[in-house]
Amino acid sequence: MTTLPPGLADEELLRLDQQICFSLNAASRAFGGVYRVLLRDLGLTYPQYLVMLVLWESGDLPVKRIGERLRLDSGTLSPLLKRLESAGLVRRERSAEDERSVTVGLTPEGSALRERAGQVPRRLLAATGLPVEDLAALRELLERVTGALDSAVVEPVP
Amino acid sequence: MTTLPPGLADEELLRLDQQICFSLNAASRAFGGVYRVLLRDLGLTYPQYLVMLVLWESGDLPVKRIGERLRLDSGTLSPLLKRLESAGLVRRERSAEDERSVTVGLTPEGSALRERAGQVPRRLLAATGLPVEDLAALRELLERVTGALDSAVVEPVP
DNA sequence: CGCAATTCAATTGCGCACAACTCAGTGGCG
DNA sequence: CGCCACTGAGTTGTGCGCAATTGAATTGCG
Repeated sequence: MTTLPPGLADEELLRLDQQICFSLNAASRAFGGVYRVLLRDLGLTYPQYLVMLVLWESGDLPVKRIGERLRLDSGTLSPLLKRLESAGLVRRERSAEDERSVTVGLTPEGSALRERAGQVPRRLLAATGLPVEDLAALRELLERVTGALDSAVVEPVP
Repeated sequence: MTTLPPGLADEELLRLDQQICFSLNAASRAFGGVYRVLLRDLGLTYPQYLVMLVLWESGDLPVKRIGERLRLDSGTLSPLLKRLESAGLVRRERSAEDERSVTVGLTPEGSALRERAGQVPRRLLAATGLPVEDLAALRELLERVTGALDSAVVEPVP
């Protein structure tokens, strides 16, 4: 249980809350917009790109593992993977050992796309306009806040 | 135009990109999850809460102004405002001076909801588990990166 | 004045996020 | 062995975000 910092007026707290949620929302969508442009000619959306990153790094994976890495459930992944499959980038096969599990793997086209996608990170980092140290600090703050939010026990406002 | 920092291997840049986009995505959804719980009993989603915040602060506003504040277009706001209207929280009326414009205002129920929503910021800040200075730093980084991303000229990867 | 360009809201279509549910396959336990 | 709880993927329904388009109202310019 986290205690609140004393000495700040309610008004200031309210403002900070609004600023945090506004700015996080805005940043998230600004990133999305840049990724959308970067990925346009690759035929990938941003979430699809995240899935491809995981597959490029780790090879064949069951849907379950992909979901764990990206914090996505089957309700999001199932249709997304079907789109990647019909785009010819990905294979999906029932596992032989466990027929409940579906293994996702790259097609040759999916693997080949990695070359072109190699340009993406460099361009994205350049577009942020921040030095690498600041980006590292940002990442560190985001991870801390995410961990805290995930473990926080939150009650609905009555 | 921002130059890339020298002395970092491509591999490290790639990793940082992945870490940044992973962690921003995760943070955004972690916030969303906490807000979802906090707002459940108020009958508001997180974007609806943002709209209500704007109205609570500024009173009646045309759709256009709300969109400017929240960086949302009519494609998002129109259905959202209709849901707030059918929930009885908001009025929508064509402006008399300019018949193209629709002015959005609070109903008595919408205004009354502000009382209960007053608990939200406090609880959210507590759930982040970060001291206020860190949150301010986070906000500052997010705003800088958003500004840079918005003004960046980005070309699709060929 | 009259026509063209612009503005504002709404609508349509697509993809993602999440909750709730279904259904088949698996594994444990009596 | 047979039953039952659990697991993994998929489906459905709701809401958001964005691009593209529509249609009405307004503005500007010749």
